[in-house]
Amino acid sequence: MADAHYPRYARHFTSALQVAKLAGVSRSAVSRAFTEGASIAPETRDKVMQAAQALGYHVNDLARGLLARRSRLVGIVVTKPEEGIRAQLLAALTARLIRRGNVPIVLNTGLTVEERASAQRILMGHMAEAVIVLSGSPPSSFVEAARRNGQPVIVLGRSEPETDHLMTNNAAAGRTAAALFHGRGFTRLGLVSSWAGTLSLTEREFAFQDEAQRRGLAVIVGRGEVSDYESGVAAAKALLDRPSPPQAVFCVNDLLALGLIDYARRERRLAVPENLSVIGFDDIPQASWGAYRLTTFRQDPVVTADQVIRLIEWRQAHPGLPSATHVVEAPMVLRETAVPAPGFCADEVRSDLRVIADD
Amino acid sequence: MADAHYPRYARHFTSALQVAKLAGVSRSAVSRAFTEGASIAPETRDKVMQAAQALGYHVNDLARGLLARRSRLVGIVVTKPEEGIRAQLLAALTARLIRRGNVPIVLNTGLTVEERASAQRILMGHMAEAVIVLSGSPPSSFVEAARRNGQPVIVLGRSEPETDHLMTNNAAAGRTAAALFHGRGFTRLGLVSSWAGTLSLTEREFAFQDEAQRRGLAVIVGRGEVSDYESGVAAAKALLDRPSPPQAVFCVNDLLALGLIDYARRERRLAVPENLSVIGFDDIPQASWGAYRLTTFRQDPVVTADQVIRLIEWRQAHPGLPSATHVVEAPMVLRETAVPAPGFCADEVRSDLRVIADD
DNA sequence: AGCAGTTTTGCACAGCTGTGCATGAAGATT
DNA sequence: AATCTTCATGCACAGCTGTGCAAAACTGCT
Repeated sequence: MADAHYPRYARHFTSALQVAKLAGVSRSAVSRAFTEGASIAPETRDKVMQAAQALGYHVNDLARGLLARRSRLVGIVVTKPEEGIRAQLLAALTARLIRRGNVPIVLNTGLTVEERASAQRILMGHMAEAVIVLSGSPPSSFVEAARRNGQPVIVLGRSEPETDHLMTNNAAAGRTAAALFHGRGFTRLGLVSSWAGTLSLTEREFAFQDEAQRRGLAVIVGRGEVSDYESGVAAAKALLDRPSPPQAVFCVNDLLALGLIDYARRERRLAVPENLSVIGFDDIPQASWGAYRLTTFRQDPVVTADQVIRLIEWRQAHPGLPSATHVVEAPMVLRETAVPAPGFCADEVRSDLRVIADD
Repeated sequence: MADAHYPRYARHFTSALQVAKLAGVSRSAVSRAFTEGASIAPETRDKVMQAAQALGYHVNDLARGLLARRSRLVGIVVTKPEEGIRAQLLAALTARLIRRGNVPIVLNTGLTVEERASAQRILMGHMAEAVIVLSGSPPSSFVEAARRNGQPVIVLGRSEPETDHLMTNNAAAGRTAAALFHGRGFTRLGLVSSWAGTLSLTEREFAFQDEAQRRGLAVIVGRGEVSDYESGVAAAKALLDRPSPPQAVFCVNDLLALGLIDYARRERRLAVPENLSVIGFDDIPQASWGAYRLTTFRQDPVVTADQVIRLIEWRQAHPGLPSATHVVEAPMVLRETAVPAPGFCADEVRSDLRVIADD
């Protein structure tokens, strides 16, 4: 060997057979040495462990999973995982899955059918034990195939047929926002949403509009292309550059709200909340930053992740039952961009809505 | 371990044998039907595909990988993946890996030795083809074991012995920041960093201090516990609540800078940049938001991800070569929180530093 | 029909592990 | 000392795939 100075990268993973040969035992003994509670003499186990240590051996979980029919892999399908609440959700889910002994596969795909289909093939091919869809809709062929192979499919914030869902109580939030504005005496309300009509966003939008109408309030709608910060800026432009702009705006998520606030302050010289009240949704970290102090509704990523795990376990235990929907409450977080009038009581909207005073 | 409580599969994945039986062919024919360019009659392939469709069959990539000794899995070890530039990096890496035909495993671990060791076991056990360490240091045992098994280990922003690194040109950025402040005539500079002395942060810190000293400028240092927004607020408190606060502050990353700005504006009623100039590092999305318009140094996640892939491919092709380091430039992004004096020329600091005028 | 050449197919093995079963050895009991 | 227990060990099989090799089937031609 000429390359004595720098250790070479090996070409193959070391297998149990090599360990067995070095330790002078059978391959079964190696397997048993690495199996909790297997019948093996302590000194044999020591010999095996020593040989394994010397060769850098690790049990091949792929082969183990192949045998046990438990790959321990869990797929997470997500688009733009760096953005807004999805970053929080992804972090919470991966942390939770690892603690549970699972191995999270993150499939960062676009929204096209081809990319979705490709994600499907990967998850099927790797025998993923469950699939969590954070954004976008899984193709129906995917759902069908997953069901046939016993893979639970958990969809967040959507309502696909034949899958288990996790939804947030969007309607309660939308109604509470409208009620808060009404209690303040605002008559010209604004609503910022996106053209991409995700169910979650639509629910918030619809509930807000409905409650406003019920209370006899006008609502002006501004839409961004998607639901990120730049869309918030664009929607703000459409909303605030008109003759009689709204006094208070509900944005269907925080990123839109932050874009709106920045446009209002920077381009329109509007003070928030003195000249414009704003409410968002999600409670992403930036919402609590000093520049914003945004009143919003908290979607707790840890709670959501826990619920997802519960849904997966429930589905694995009961493969035959019809699809279920869990609903997570989103309590209001009161900060400075919108403060209720003294007499405001959230109970008039929905009794179980908690209100959190931040800080 | 906790394996005992883990629910088992309710159903079996359909295997090639079942498809073969239904199609009335041998199992090999099924395998060939799914292998590009294999010798099989078109009508046989059709029969197989039809049966596969009917049963919802997908090739088991675990078994395939076991045979080919190529799992296609790539591990990404990261702490707090939802925060700052890491969210961007993670998104870029997963997208890039998937496009390349790899399957990214995201190991969201804490920084304790046990969690790191657990991540190591998972990646070893799943025969990951490469390991990308985004944050924290891999235990040396991990690096050694990975090499022995032929897994390239790519570390970002650290310098671990015997591993391949990807570094940003931190020194150039630190020096440019000091030069920009000097050109403005500031004499009392500030530096915000964290107690956790990551190499990247330390390099920026050291270069800034060094260049400031070379130019005869005083530097006051404020530190947060870690390097997030709250730490920026805490460091700002320590820095600005003193008798003669600094006129211009370089923060070793954007989150710290944004925390500092919000504290300065909100608690100290300081205008930025009129009363306080600020420069950050990373160019996270929030840095360009209207509330901040932060001057910073761009760490392009896509470029970084591409370089990581190149390093992996290079290492796989040349297992014997000594460890390598790639350096990515971080061009300055000029926004409003710090603008250079008219005569300022970045070339005096480092010739290849590009300056980007944002918007 | 008979033969050569080509294509297709099935067998068997490799890749790596966990585990039931039978065997052998060691220890315990009478 | 002989028998019974207990325990550790190795064999062989299962789990699912890709592929070399030889046999079979098919095509074309005389």
